[in-house]
Amino acid sequence: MTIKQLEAFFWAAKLGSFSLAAARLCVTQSSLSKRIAELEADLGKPLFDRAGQRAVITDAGVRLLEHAGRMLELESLIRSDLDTQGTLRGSCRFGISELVASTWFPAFVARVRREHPDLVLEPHVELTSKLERMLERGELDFAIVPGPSASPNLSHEKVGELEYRWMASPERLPAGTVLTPAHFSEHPMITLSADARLSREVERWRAHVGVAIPHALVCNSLAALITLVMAGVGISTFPTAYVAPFLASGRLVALVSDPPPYNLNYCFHWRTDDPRAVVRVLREIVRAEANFLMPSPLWPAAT
Amino acid sequence: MTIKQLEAFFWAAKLGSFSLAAARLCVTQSSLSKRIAELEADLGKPLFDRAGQRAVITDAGVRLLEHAGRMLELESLIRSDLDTQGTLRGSCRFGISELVASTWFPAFVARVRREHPDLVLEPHVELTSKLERMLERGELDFAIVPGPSASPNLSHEKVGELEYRWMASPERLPAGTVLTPAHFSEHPMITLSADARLSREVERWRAHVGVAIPHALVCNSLAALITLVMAGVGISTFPTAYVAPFLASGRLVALVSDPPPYNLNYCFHWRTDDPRAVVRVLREIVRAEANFLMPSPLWPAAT
DNA sequence: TGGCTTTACGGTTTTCGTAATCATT
DNA sequence: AATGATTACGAAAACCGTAAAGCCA
Repeated sequence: MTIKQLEAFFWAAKLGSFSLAAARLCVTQSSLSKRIAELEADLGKPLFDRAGQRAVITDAGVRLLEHAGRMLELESLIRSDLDTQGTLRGSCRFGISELVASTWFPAFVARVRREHPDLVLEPHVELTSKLERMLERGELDFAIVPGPSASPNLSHEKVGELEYRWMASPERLPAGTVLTPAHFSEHPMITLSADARLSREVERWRAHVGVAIPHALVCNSLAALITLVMAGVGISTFPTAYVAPFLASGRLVALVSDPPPYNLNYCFHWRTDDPRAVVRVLREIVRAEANFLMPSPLWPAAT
Repeated sequence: MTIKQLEAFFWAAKLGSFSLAAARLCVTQSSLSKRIAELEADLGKPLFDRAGQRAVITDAGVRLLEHAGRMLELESLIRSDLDTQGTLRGSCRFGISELVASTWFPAFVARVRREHPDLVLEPHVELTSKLERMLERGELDFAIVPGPSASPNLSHEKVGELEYRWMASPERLPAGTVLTPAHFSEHPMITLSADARLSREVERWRAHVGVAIPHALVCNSLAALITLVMAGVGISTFPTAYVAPFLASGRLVALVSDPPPYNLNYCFHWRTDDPRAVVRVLREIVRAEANFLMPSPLWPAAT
């Protein structure tokens, strides 16, 4: 019995698939299959029932699962306890939204590199729904996206809240305009792709207010969205703090609506069944470091 | 990090010596040394300080030790939980006294073989003090000898008590003779080797009574001792239950002394720091199976 | 010198990935 | 067909034991 075997078994069981487990552990299916076969040979009991296409866990497997989890947790604990003063090693895959990527993310990376120089970060910038799917499939260790998520396998912890307001270019509407249903017919709305959390919130707001909003343009890049709005193509909702430089320079103006659009709660999402210390430690860093109330450091303050 | 590495480290730390740990794990010193070196390389911290002749554990090693113990315990738990319905595997080295070996030991072996067919038993029949030393050095997993032991590293649990009486052959002394100091000058005493627990008890009794007892003959075999006493060579102390057939057939007679010699408490001794399930499980079997109140099954009842 | 540990080296075993095969949907 | 898991096999790496060398009492 080796730790690698138990790890292979654990993730195969948790993810319900040998191939997903293999991907998560960065080995081939073949290798993972053999690790589990060897564990079964060692214990003398089958851990999976290979009757169907998907391997389904046996009773013995269920009994082992809990122990295996504690074993991995313990290994993780050993490393975080000893390993160069609690320094993390290995690699960590995680997902962030574009907004997160362009706000506090550099500070997060800097801090992680300082405190855990041997940890390789592998960020994925995608829309919320895709990141949730990847997390479900075990392809990510955690994700920071607007939440909460509905999945029963995922836990979440709020790390920040952003206030959204309708905005437009000053050529299109004067600052402080009180929006009426008529405005929405007149001014095309620009949103993120339909599977972004942001778009879902816009839709909820629309339904609540009862106006019909024609989707003039859909884009999967928040930066592109802001550019389009500043170019006068249409209206959209942005976090006020995020676009503060543009509001200050007058390239964007905030509009007034009743009710105001919505606030998004950014959450740290992780697999509830993930026993590794890296998830816990990075969650604490995110919690301490979370600061969404800043514009992108890429933007010149005076622009 | 592998379980084997942690196991090597654990026993090296507990036994305070690489060579003893290597012997216990049935590998060469070289191999054990490398396992620990690899673990140190993996964790990035030295676990032992090799300045002196003996490797002495570092602070990091002390921190790891507890975790490693829990890891081995967990591995053991997994095996006992899954492995063919709680069946033990591997091998188990233990020590017993000659008396134990010739009384309930066959029943113990039968039961272990029935309940744990894959467990290889390696009994060592030696005198108490040698078995205690072997247990100290980690060369045994447990020992069943008269106790308790004084070592702080060993735990013990009483599993049986035997009543000893002075005995002789009927040719030498009539049954029921009340022993006086004069008898001890007259009749040579035959005892086990000086490092047997039994001999120590005899010595304590002698000091208490205040008689001088010349050691006529020392032997390291209880069976030989009985033979010698029956042959009329001298007197000795035996458990009454053990030699019941000889008392019944009149080949031995019990003598009376004030105070009576002593009772020996047979105990199951094990290393307090041994986290393996095999020790716990076998202890329970011994507790259930312990029956010293029987003569050796090797002796014809009518002899 | 003698006990204890590490290093060097070879031979065996294990492990891994590619690719092919088998089975199920 | 497409997906998911196992088997075959060659290459690379790990592991173990023997033997030699260091190192402190």
